[in-house]
Amino acid sequence: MAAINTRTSPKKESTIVDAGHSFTEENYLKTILKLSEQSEDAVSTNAIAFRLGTKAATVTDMIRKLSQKKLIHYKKYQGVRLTARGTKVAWAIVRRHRLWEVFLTEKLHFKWDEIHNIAEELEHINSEELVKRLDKFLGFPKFDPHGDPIPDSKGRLSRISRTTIKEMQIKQTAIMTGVIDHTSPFLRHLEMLKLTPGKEIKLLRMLDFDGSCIISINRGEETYISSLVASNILVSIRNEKV
Amino acid sequence: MAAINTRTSPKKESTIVDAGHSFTEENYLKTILKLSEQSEDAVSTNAIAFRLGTKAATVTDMIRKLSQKKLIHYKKYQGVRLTARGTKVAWAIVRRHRLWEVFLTEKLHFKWDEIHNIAEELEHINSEELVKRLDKFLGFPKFDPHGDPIPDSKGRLSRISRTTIKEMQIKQTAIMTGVIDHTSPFLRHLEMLKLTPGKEIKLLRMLDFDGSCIISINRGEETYISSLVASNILVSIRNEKV
DNA sequence: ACTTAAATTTCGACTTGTCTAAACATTTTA
DNA sequence: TAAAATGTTTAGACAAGTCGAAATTTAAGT
Repeated sequence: MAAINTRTSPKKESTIVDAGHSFTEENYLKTILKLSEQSEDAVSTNAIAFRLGTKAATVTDMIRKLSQKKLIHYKKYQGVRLTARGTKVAWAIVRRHRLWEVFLTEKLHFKWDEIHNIAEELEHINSEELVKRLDKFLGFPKFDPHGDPIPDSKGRLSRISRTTIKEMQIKQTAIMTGVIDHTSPFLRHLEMLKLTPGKEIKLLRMLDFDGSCIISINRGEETYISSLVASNILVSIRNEKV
Repeated sequence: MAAINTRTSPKKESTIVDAGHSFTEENYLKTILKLSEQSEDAVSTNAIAFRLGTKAATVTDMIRKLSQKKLIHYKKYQGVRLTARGTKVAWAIVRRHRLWEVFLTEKLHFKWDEIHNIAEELEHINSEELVKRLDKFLGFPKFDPHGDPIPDSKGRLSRISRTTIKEMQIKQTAIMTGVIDHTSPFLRHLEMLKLTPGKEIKLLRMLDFDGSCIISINRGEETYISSLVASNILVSIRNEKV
């Protein structure tokens, strides 16, 4: 998978503070942010390489560059952490990504599992104004179609308590707020079950021998889901809006 | 103006026939198409270089590449012409550009003169499906906000007869359908005059000594425009919808 | 602690797109 | 039509991002 396309630049123009990172740099930042969220430790070269489908050698080079730009902290062999600035830039990218995902599903009616790749390209479009207007056009959504929170323009997140169906009590009701597994097969499976963020879920029974669950969606008829599925669906017991 | 950003590829996936040209290649094709429309002759290296803000040497290299890919006809020192395939690809890019321009003005309420640069980035997003759905979402528009026709998915154009205000008869009425000059200062000037595609224009008088015109817009009060302005506004005498 | 295993970095090297300077073609024009 | 001007191509070089192989560092195991 070699790099083939080249853009004509981070334009001269525009944003007050932190624009003008290359497509590739942005992808590294985003990846480091994701990886940082999954554990407290510094992010390893290999982990980044794996996520990006590149090689460790390549990552080392880019890491040095990002470090020079003060977007990450880096000591040889010690892995990396985002700086405050790096964090801000990374969240801005995530914000764009999730806003575009909302656009793709709500306005263009793409299915849940088709939007990620397109949003992956759209997120790099480089215009503060565009994002601001898109946000407004979409009605300032707080969560993306997968239930992940959309940071506001300052990078602040709406945090809601989220547990999985596995943690629910029998007869308890909750609102689905997202998924843990974001892969296409899983999303398609949920699509089929009509199990999407915002739906009301009541846990009717949990079977002892394999942990599978019987639930009712939006007060509808009984639906059977495996233990694995149940443990990958995030819900909020309280009444936060999705 | 050096190349800084690199995309991660024309993905493996998707479109039946002609996808997977680099950002840069697409820009060359689009430029060659534009230049081709302005005259019958083959397009010169220098003309391309000027439009793209690069140097002739650079253009020669890219031209060889495009020629190898059979997107253009090329004989040394003779300039280039698009092949049938190249033409198709180029129109597809123009289509995407103009659809995004409609989106930016109609949905995000960008002003006339702000949209070009953003559309310039959006046009390279690489998904047939996205364009198809965007087109539908926008109601299958036939013209962009500047009045330029949007080719359909087969590359067919809505052609309407277009002349300038200078060609109109006194007391004749016409619909504004577009502009010749697409530069920001001119567009802002028209914005100020409330002179945009779709408006009804009646030519009241044309002054002999400098060719300036007095018109009425949408049956409103008299507006004075210079000869230069008049000659850059396209109108359709017949009743085609814009 | 010492040796092996695993992860990381360095070292060329390649590709895309770019540039400058020099060589070469085509036009113009005198 | 030959000389000058203009336009185009070649050649060599460079930045960005990538890779494989070799060297280096850290971590693990006994």
